[in-house]
Amino acid sequence: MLDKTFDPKIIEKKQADRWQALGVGQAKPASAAPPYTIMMPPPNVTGSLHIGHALNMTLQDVLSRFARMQGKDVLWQPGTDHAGIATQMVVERLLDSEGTSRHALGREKFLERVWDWKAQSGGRIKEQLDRMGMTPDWDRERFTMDEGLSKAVRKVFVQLYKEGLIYRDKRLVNWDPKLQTAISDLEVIPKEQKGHLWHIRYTIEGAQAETITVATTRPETLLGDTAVAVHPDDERYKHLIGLSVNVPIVNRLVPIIADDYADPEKGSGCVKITPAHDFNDFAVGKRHNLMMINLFDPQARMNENAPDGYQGLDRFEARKKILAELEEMDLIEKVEDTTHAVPYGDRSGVVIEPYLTDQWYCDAVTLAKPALAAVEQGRTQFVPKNWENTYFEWLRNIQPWCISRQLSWGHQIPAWYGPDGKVFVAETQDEAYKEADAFYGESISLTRDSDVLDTWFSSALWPFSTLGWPNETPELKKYYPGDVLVTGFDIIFFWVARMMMFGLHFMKDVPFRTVYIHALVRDASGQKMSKSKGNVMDPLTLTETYGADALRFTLAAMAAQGRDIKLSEDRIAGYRNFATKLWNAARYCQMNGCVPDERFDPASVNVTPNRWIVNEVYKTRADVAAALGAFKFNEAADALYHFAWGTFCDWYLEFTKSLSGDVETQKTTAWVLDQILHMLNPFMPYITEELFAALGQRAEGDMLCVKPWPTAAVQTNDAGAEMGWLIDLISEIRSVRMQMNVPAGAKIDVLVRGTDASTQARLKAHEEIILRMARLTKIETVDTVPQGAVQTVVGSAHYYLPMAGVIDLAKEKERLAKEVKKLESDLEKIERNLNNPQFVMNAPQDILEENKIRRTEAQGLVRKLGDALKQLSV
RNA sequence: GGGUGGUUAGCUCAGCGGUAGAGCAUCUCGUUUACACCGAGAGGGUCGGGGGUUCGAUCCCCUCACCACCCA
Repeated sequence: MLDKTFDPKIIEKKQADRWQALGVGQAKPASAAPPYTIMMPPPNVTGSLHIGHALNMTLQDVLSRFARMQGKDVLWQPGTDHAGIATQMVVERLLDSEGTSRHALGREKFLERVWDWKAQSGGRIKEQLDRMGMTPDWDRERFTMDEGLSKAVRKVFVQLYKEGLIYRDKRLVNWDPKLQTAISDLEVIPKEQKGHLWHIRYTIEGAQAETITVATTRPETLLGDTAVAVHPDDERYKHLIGLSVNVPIVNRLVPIIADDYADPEKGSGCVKITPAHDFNDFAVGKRHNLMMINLFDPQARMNENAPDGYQGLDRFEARKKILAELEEMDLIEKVEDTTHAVPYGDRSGVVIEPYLTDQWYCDAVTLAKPALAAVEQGRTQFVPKNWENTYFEWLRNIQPWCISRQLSWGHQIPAWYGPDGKVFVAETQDEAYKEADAFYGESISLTRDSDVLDTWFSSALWPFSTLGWPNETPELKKYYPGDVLVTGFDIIFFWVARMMMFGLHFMKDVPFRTVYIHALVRDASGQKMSKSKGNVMDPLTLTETYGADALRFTLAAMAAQGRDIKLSEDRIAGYRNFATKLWNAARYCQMNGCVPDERFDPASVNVTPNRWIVNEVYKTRADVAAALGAFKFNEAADALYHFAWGTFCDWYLEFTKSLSGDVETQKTTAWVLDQILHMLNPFMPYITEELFAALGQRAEGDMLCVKPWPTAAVQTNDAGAEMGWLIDLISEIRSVRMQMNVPAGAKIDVLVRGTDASTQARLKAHEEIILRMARLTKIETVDTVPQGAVQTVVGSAHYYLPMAGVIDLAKEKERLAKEVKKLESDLEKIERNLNNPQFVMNAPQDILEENKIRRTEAQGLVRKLGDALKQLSV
């Protein structure tokens, strides 16, 4: 017998162990079942999962479990990502607390420490996912720095290099002076902040007393100016083009050039050009062949290119000093307050510098073309579709992708340099040496590039590297391309687009057919969750408090397409209650001998409530399957919630309480509950598995998670109208009783008048149910309108509730008047339509019919209730 | 500056051409033998403003306002 109270903690561990033992998550490459592949977005090894992961994983697990029940061979591929910068930072912080550092340890020792740390941390993620009932194929868990995946990375790098799609170049990069590495422009967070716009006078060479004024927010870069630009059509400055100005402090003569980049509307219309320290200026510099003067060292301190007195100064110190000096020279015309976007490093939090360095680049422009075409042609589809625009927008404006990072942790770039700087790119050191030997004609020593690759480079290979590529494995053959990728919109650029590029290039096919983009989870007030704000919700704590099923169901129910999720604990509590309700319903079924029977045929039932509930099951099943097929998790969850609670518990179980010994009803009840458990299993795996086990005689290994999704042919029967009428009648009597303040405990009589044969039959058939559920002593047919009774109308019949002389006339009149008023207003609208020739001509037939029926019904009701009202007034 | 999404009951959100919905919260009643993490009932909305298309608009189009996010 089931426990009286439902405690998630007790069942979760037990069921998780059973799944584990059964190997429910295991893919079966050798099976004939059609594949269903989901590539799990690998969480960073850096740590614990947040609620966003819980959402992401829940949706994947729902899809996986659903697909399994549908007989698919599911591969849900798990793993973790080495997360270059993030992980390195975590370990460096650890070293710092030990009083040592990455540099002190040296690369080798440092990497050992990172691996140690990874060993501890990686396991935590699996543990957390297990707790939440996730069933990926753990036997196939991969890590982006695995042997196999690393081999794939090297192969990709070498091949792209040979194809000319990877190359070395000197360009401006986003440089993080704290971490001392290049970072992606996607890792740069522009922050609006207050600053100043300094207007600085430069004197024009050879034109005595004439000056030109430039405006800048970064005066310290003035030391690296190599031109001043004006707009070619700007009449104010046309005559100065070709002249030179003197850059103060460094006293360098630089040309005044004409370039569209100068905006006549902005500032003075003249702009100083510092090609080595600004992305726009860099482009101008390229166009005009300007000198590029790099002023900073890797820590953003002034280097040897700055004048004496500046060298070694931090960039912000340098700014102060320059301003002071300009002030002294009286070259500052004015200072304006301004708000401008300052780039910050996502990880380090310091101001990022555009910095001129040698880096490795990937020709994303070329690789983007097939990736664009694939989505344009619908070979991969985004759900919801509008995210395709985001994808297109980025790929159409894509820049060369800087793939090298000056870090220790990551895939070291497979490039070796000869003494003369000649580069040899090869998958192994041996091959590099072989090439070098051939090139130099003698044996020389090579130095390996110390940089590592951008983390996303290896993530981009995830859909095929995890399947064994470059080896031609059975897995690769069966599971590529994947069916669906489930992820957040925030990594469409970082990850989705790059998987598309590499998948198409190396596998000649898209990595997945569908990309389902889910919402971001925010806190109850709509704030993005972050550790610094202290508003994070820990999925494990929530699981602990409400149970994994409740958390999962909440996330699924709130995963409506195209909107963020504002998660509040009330909502989770509500679905915890749902789990409890299900538990209690199951307990009730168990107490009443409702045992599932394999041979039970739902089409064979005769009792009307049974015929009705069978129909409702079919409807719900179709709704749930359709919703899941369209990734409408919230609709699926909603349909289940309402069926289980609203239809099954609130009505069916109540209808059938008087049939507790009836075999057909017992079997039907058991069957319906069993169906609910099946359909709910992908969402609430624990409780459904537990109840499934408790409710029937189960053989070893006979578990719900491997049962087929119910597919019995959909039949329809006519029980719906009759049961609908019954529900209306009971609801109506209950409502009138309540409004008339009839004590809930009191049983009363109901008189009925104006019934036709079919209503008489129904009343007779369901008499027991009506008496019990509406709390009546009897239903008696009468021919005349009784005195002192409250009346209501259901269908064509009048029902009277005698109030034993204590009827509150005023209250009853008020109630009836209100109802009549509402009906009249409805009727008015309906008649307005039906009297409109345009409506009759244009409206579809079914709408027209529906309106006619509604008119007849409303008219009847108005008349009947109006009569009742008149009687009361007599 | 460009783009995307949003504005529906007190709160959180579904719905999206043809009678405005849910959960939570509120109020009333309840010792009906599964369940108070419950049951029954009730109140609560000119669907952001203004135009337009249509027989009919919360839904489609235009416009404005505000909010959020993305990209410059």
